[in-house]
Amino acid sequence: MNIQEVARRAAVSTATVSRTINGSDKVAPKTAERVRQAIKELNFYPNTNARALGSGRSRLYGLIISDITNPFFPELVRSFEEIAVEAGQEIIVANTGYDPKRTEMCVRRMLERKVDGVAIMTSEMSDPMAERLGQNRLPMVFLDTGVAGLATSNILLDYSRGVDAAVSHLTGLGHERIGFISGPRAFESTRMRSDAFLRALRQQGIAIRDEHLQEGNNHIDGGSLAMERLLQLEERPTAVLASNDLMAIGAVGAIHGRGLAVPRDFSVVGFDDIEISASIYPALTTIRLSRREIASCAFRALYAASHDRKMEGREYRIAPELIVRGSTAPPRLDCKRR
Amino acid sequence: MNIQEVARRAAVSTATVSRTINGSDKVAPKTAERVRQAIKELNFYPNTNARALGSGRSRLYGLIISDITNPFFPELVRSFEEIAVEAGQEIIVANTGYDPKRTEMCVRRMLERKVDGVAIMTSEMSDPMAERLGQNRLPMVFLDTGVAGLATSNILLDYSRGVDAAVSHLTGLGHERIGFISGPRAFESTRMRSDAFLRALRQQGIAIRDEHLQEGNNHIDGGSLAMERLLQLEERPTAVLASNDLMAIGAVGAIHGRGLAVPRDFSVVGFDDIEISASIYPALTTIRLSRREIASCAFRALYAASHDRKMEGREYRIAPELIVRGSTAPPRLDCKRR
DNA sequence: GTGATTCAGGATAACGTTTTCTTGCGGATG
DNA sequence: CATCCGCAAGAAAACGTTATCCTGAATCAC
Repeated sequence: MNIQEVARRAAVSTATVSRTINGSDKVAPKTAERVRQAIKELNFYPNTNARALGSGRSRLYGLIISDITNPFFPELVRSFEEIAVEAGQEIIVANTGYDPKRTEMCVRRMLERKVDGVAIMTSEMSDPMAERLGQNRLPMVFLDTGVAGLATSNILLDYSRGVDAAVSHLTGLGHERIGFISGPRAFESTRMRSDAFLRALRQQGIAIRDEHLQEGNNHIDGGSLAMERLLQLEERPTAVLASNDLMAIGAVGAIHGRGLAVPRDFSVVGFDDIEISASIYPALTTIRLSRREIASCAFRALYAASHDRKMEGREYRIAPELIVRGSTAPPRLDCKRR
Repeated sequence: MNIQEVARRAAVSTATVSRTINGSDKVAPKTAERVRQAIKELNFYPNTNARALGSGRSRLYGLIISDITNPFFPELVRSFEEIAVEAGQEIIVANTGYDPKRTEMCVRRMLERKVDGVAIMTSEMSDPMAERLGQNRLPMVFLDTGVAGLATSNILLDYSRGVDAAVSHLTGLGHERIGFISGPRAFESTRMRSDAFLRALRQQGIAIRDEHLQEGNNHIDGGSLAMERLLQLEERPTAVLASNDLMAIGAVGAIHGRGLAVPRDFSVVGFDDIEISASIYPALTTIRLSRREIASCAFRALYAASHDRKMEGREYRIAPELIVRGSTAPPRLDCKRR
């Protein structure tokens, strides 16, 4: 079943069938109708590979993430797919598994598939790799890394906005000792979030104590461990900001495991607003990083660049937003006094 | 950059280059080496679309799931991708969003992309749709639904095995009143899990009380609500089995919200063993449904069928396994007595 | 009425591979 | 020495579209 059979049945040339399928205005309404009829009768659907080969456009966007198992990503993937399908494109996602070697393979696969653009939502992309990509004049969009340039755009997360709001919220409640659980120091994203936190404290005139800064591993267990360390301190913080929700959940678990309660004894604030955060008990106060918004920016960037390849990329800025829920409250008085 | 340039540089024909790339044994070692050299020098990578068009094989498997946001799926997707990439294939995943109309579109997209096979891990697939797929002689594998046939296989989950183990575990601890939180009655998977539970109770000689069977929505909040209802009962169960982990987590939240504790006052058992279950507090005892195993079966089924299209599909059986963690313990004595 | 101008639609050459025939050629066989 | 065989490698025909030219008819201006 191919375009020729359709052409024969509709008594037109294959060119006309192709034009009809692609919605060209160079075909008379009644002819188009005849073609559509034939397509329906034969239950024809075009071969994407041939289309891509003929036109040079694959109608495919690549999405590179580190690990779909990280709860930050599923919503991003879903949003991106939804938007793409809406626009008649498809997506192909690849997990790098935080491994540069696999990242290289992912990129290669994208190139081989002749994607129309690729969204790189992970920081394992080394500069030489990014450059190699750039040489292919492939529309790209990075999250929080790289620089905009020819056909490559950039989504910047304004961490400070979110962290400032969170810290204000806590000081507003009366907290004066605020702890921070960071991700692994090696990660770029860790540095950005930590910096934003330190800046916020300084701005609010709160003293920074080194022992209140604990390193986690971006997972629940690391959050628990980091919280345990904070709990053993002589001068414990009364509130804790974790640099992602998973660690915040771990911190809550550690607190409860000690027979203490959130938010009675400690306030906890997360980061990301993964889906589960809204429904656990207590519901997590957190800094939302809208995955839908990220996906939308990424798509717009790729779409624009893939339709005009000599276009300069631009920068998109996304402001996180504080979502206040049940895990924050004023500190206990006896703590406050101490 | 195409195969011709490589051919010219290596002073061979395009056919030989193609053969070399595909590892044919019809090319002399030293010629192959020369070709590989040329490929490396030119930094050549083949065009997948042309390959697919020429050979009729896309090296692409489709994976249809309901919603990547459902924590059951990410691990399945990752495993499937890993296995596929290992074998030189790629995957393209589509979310149906539990919507039959979108499911139809997903199927169509798979057909257009000329996938070598499709794994349908969702139950929104209506029979006529499945039939339309079957007519294309496309290798398929279903999870828990449909029947094996020409080129279509089937993965069956042996719910009873897992549920029996869980119920035995609970009765072994001394529980005599066991509640059950099911998914929405409309779902096929709900029926299967519920039936397995009722069978297990009957087998263990435990009375079944209708009010101990509560319907949830497969999400955390539904689990909480269902648990609330169980807590208001005059004769509360002392243990609860939820038909997925999310609802079990919700149940734990509801129990804690009432000032009670798990497993001191209630034992809770989940189903699926999603990643988070191991690290929350208390860690969830649950019936593991290995996504890795499912992915592996699905891949094997597709791989076999796509390499020999006139092969009859087979049935794969997967036995869930009880993972005992911290959310189960003997019932409180005062409860037991009552 | 003549030439210019649209415009629908046909012919056909790409697109970059794979694959099926062929074709030499060197060596084994009788 | 003639013949056959095996085997590496080349020529060229698919594969199913899209896109670039063309063509011929109809419309229009003058």
